[in-house]
Amino acid sequence: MMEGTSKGPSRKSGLLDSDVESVSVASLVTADSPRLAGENVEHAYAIARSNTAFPPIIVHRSSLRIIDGMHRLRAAVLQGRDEIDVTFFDGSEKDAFILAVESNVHHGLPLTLADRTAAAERIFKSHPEWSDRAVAAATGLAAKTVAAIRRRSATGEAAQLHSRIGRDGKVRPVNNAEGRRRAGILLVQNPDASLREIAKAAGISPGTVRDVRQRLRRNEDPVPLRQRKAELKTVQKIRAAMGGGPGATGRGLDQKAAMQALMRDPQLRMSSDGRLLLRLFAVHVETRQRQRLIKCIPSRWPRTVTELAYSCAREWYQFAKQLEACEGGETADSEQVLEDAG
DNA sequence: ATGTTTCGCCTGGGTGTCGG
DNA sequence: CCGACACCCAGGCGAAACAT
Repeated sequence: MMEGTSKGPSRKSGLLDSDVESVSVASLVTADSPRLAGENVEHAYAIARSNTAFPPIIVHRSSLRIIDGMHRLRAAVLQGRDEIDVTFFDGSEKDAFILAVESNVHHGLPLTLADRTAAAERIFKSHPEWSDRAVAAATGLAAKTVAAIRRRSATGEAAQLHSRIGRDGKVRPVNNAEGRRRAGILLVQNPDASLREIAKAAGISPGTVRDVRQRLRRNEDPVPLRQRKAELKTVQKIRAAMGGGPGATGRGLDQKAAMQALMRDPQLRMSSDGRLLLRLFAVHVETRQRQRLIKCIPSRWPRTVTELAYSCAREWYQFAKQLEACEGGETADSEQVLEDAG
């Protein structure tokens, strides 16, 4: 995903050649500007009229495309000059565009909000791994505005990335719940393993493993409440986007989503009774199988199967009532998550 | 080698201000 | 009125430094 691009959200290191060269104005390509409305002619005239020497423009070496300095180029033409001072940029087309945005944000005629928003959307496609703050720093938008644009335009690759690269070049997960659950299972299976061993196997940092271990010791969920809320919100957004398809049951519980959440809990997965509970629920969740099951029942058994089904239903009802009566901390906690996310 | 602490950064939520 | 923005805060992260 990152071929031909810089490793982190900064293009400052070693990409800009500091040597200034004089280049023929006619050889330069004027395309792919971050300005949606093109350059401002009045601004170019203003530069041309001011008799001060302007700094070199930045040009993408391989394509001779102007990255920064369209107005200065226009001013040079207005002044009747054939050549202009240029600093070449050696990098990918994608990075060249970002440099163009950064340059226009930080000096000269500022980009409009529409320009910057369009630039952010383009960066999401070319550099989906960048953090909101990194994109914000490049486009001159606020990080929260960038996050909002990302949510609006989240499609394909950008929506699937689970981690982002910050301005410090470090990779951080957007939601590390899966890594925490993996670590939780590994900690139960290998109680003597070091934090670093668990961290390596689970794909998270030792610091996070340490936090998971402390949570398990306190009998807490390895995933913090906030992350669980975020997961539930995501599930609900998907359900909303699907318009309430199979599995979405209106006001009722989304059985599949609830089942997936239960199956991710190491406490349930690591105990035999927990696994039994998951298996019992699992056979009920796939409602599309119901018609197939009805069809497979031999004609001599319908009455017996019906009675058996009612009997099981009564058992489950009693089970639910009994569970409801036990107002334990964990149960209340989970319900609070569901309520808050709703 | 391992566990712990520290640091700088991240996201997301809340609140108030400002300008189109 | 709404969107963008600037703050502030909480909770979380990876990486490095430090202590044992």
